[in-house]
Amino acid sequence: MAGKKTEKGAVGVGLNAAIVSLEDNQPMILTVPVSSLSGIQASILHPTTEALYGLPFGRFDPVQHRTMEIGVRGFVREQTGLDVSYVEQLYTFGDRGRAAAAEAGEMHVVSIGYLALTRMTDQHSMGGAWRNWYRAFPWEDWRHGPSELIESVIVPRLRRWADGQEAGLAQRRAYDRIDICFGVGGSGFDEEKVLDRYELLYEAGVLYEAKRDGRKAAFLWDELPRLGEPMILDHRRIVATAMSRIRAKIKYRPVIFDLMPQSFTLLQLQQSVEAISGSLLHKQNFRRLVESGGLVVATGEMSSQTGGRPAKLYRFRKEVLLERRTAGVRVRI
Amino acid sequence: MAGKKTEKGAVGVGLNAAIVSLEDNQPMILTVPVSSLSGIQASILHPTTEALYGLPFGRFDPVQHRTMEIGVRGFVREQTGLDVSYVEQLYTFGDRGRAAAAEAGEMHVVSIGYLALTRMTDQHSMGGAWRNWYRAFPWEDWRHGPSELIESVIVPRLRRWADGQEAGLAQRRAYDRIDICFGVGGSGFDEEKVLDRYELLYEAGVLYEAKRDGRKAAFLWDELPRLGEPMILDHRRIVATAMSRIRAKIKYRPVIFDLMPQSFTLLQLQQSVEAISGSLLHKQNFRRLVESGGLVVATGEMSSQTGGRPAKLYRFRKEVLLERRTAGVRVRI
DNA sequence: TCAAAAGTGTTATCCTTACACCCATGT
DNA sequence: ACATGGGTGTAAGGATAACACTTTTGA
Repeated sequence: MAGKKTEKGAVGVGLNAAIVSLEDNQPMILTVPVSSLSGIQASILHPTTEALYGLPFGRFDPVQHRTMEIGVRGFVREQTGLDVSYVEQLYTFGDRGRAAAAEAGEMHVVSIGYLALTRMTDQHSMGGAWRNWYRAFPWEDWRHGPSELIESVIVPRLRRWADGQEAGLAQRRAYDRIDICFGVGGSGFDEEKVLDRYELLYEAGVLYEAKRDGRKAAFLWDELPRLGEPMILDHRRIVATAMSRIRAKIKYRPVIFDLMPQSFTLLQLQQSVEAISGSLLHKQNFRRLVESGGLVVATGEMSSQTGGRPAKLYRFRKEVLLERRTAGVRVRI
Repeated sequence: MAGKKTEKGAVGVGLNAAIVSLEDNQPMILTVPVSSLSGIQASILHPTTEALYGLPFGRFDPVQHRTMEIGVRGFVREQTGLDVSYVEQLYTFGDRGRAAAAEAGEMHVVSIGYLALTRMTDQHSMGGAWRNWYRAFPWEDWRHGPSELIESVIVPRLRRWADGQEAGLAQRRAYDRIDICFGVGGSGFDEEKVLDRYELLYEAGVLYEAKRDGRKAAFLWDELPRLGEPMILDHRRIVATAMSRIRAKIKYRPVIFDLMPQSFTLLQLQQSVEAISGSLLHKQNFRRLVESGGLVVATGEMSSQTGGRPAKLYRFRKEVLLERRTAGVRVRI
């Protein structure tokens, strides 16, 4: 294949992985500093004074890897030394900015985003740094009550953007969209809408990425503090997609156990779910549903490292996968 | 970009669309006969005496189309003359057979699958033919009771395959998988598992595509009738993905209305949902849920073409999109 | 003794499901 | 009259959410 002429309209394919883990009840994402990214990815960046981060990136080489999933596991291992226990395709991103990269002389245009899960053990992530995903998405953490940031900064800015829309239907729709995305008017905050919120913020021009991509803003940029830490290219969008997917999936598939140690207490399990979903759960009902749902079994051992009464240790009951149509942590918030 | 050297490991990107519509309460998919597919797609086919069909295919050209979705709408219009009302990315397929195509001298390796919905109006689909999707997936139609085919043909063949697995855990797992996928042991048939069923059938080597790809079968191929009409490459897998997605989505997003005419009776709406989901719904509860859910409003007109008492005509109430977190036809089977 | 976390029991409420039944039209 | 589909009422059962309370440890 090498050395052949590229056909007109041909594009290249890259792989990006959002690798998620848990550490001290915080959801972590593996990032690589920009300097370690080669070619295209760095060249697109606008000059900036602070460090920017991106997701691990690899090429899909169909000769070397039989499937794309194997390709993902391969480049993740090569670049970070990590063995991920769960891999799932998220979405293929081909818009905005990427075509510009192609014109700049690089062929890589579409990027297939993957979600990967791994346990935080002693395996070192050489060539990468774990970062709390709420640093990029501070408005997604509702574990300490309704987000202050949404009320005091985000909604006012978005309303300003909505006011700038054409009066009438467009404006009404913009207002409704703000309400639905951020649960303003009694509709309640839906923790799964991470991507919708990101896209609204981007379209409204209130994110760094929007400025970088040359979008018009509803206000003077330098007046205002940043909303969350930005990432290169559309990587923050990929992380938003990963968050939406895992927050939804946790409810009907037992993916949370790919982030847990072999044995754990029910509180640890609850806090892990809370870290991912960004909201607090009702303790008693959580325990009841998890136990009665047959998701876990007691190992017979106890943990006395709890700070209170010793807790029973549990492990995941793999058999549920064979028994139930849906098996997840089906707990409302 | 044209004329540049291809880098080592570079791959090409194609777009495939599963275009869905409804005609006489049958779910239809737009197919193109193999002869109208150029180059690679036809070259992979093994010789066969009967006609094979594929999905419409296009290249993604980032210079011409700002986003991939626009690219999909564009090539669908060019090739078929259809304007689709809804487009959604399904999955990016990069495995099995596609790498072989690359070695055969063609660059196209990954294919981004899209689901598109359109109303069946008088717009002609030049260069394509509508085919009932149950011709490719006869076991997915449960509208006339539990599928005969599953009981009499599929499960026995799959059991034969399972018997050929290594005795012990692998065999037990194979049996469990058959039960879950096809709802054998009391677990009930889950109409959303279209893709799981397809993949099980493929892995077990009982589909034409498996034979074509050179997989070992659990029996002599030519003894047995085919299971559904095959398609080229992995297009039947793409259709399975589309069916899974739309069957799931219909329950929490009002996508069914992209397949309905402007106004319709509640029975027409119910029959449309039944066509997609492949199963019958409870009439009274369907009506109640749809009406009380605010999904539709009466237009004030009546239809007397019903064969019985004239029915009220309804239309979709677009405002639900702004009001509710989930708005779909949430009806159990 | 108190703080912290582990556990158990109970009740009100809503949603789903199922069944029973009446209404209006064409043939 | 009756077949066909339209349309309404209601009750049983299960899942969910909320509250109150007891138990066991370490400091």
